[in-house]
Amino acid sequence: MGRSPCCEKNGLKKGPWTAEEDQKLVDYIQKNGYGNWRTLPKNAGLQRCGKSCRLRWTNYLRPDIKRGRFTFEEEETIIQLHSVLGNKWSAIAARLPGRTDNEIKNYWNTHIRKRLLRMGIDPVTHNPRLDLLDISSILSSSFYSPTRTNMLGVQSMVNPELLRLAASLISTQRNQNQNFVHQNSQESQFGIPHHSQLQNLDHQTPIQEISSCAPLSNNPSNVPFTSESTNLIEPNVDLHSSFSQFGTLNCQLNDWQKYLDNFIAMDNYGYNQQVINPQSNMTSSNFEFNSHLSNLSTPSSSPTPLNSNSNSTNYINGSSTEDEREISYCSNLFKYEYQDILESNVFV
DNA sequence: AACACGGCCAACCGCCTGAAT
DNA sequence: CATTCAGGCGGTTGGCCGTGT
Repeated sequence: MGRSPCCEKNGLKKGPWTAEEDQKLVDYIQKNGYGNWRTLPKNAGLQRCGKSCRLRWTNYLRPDIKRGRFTFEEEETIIQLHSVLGNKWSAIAARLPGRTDNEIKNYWNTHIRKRLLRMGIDPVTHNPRLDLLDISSILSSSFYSPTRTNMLGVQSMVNPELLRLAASLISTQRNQNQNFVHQNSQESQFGIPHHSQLQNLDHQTPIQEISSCAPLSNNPSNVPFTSESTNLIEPNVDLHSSFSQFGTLNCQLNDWQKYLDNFIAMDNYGYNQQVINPQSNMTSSNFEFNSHLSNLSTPSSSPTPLNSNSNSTNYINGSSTEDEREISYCSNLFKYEYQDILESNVFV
């Protein structure tokens, strides 16, 4: 015989909780704690099942729950963790004090997911969306490895023979670098090498190792990492006239960023997306992206730009408005690509 | 003012796992 | 060892509310 049932399914109240019920639950837990959810409703005088009480307490009544809007830092943390953990909402919530898994899940589905989609990022893979990339960039990109990408989408567009060839190239490239990667990879708390470890790689990476990646990742084989590539997580991005019709996004590319194949630039609405190959758009260590909003039909539901008449320079660091956040995510694409590359053990 | 529509989010549903019996 | 269920989890739903027409 197993346990006896926790409660009768019939005759128990469902639906929204009343203030009176909340008070009963809070009073009881404050006096007796919340050890046994099975017997709690009866002891507390509630016509609810234990499961309903537990959810009400953990998602709403718990005193340590943080209320109000998610901060920019929390949002960034959620995106970072989701890129590693996926829809493990409880695991994500465990790293965000005061936030519940339910709250994070709701926030992801109603805010972050939509924002990433508008920015051209697949919210599942955290890679640039395939439907926004031309096929040559897909095949040349170092982080579109067949083991971690949904190849169904690719297969629908590509000659299978070409696909096999690309997969073979990537596989060969991975094998060539496998030993070196194992020697150098230390994992962060998220299972991803921390950016600080790249500083070590800067000094340890022989030029020959980098040049061996050249056919796959289009790296300039004669340019090694240098000790200057320490500022890699926060690329130096100035956004000039970001809210005018013709915005210019200037990115100062650090040495390590030159090795990336593609960079998706977008306007502050997230609607004007353009894949850029830094190699072909760079002059010296800069490249410039001109966003011509007037050429696009902006959806009627697009948000009204803040400071629409401003011609001043807007800095992304510490920004707090919705529009500025999207620009910040744009710059963080560098970071995501960097992580993907290290995860797939292709590029070092 | 009335209605339609969509976004948000609290709560529920159904499944899984591990523990109790 | 088999059965049963509590607790936990992710997915989904439905009602409320704000906004647009």
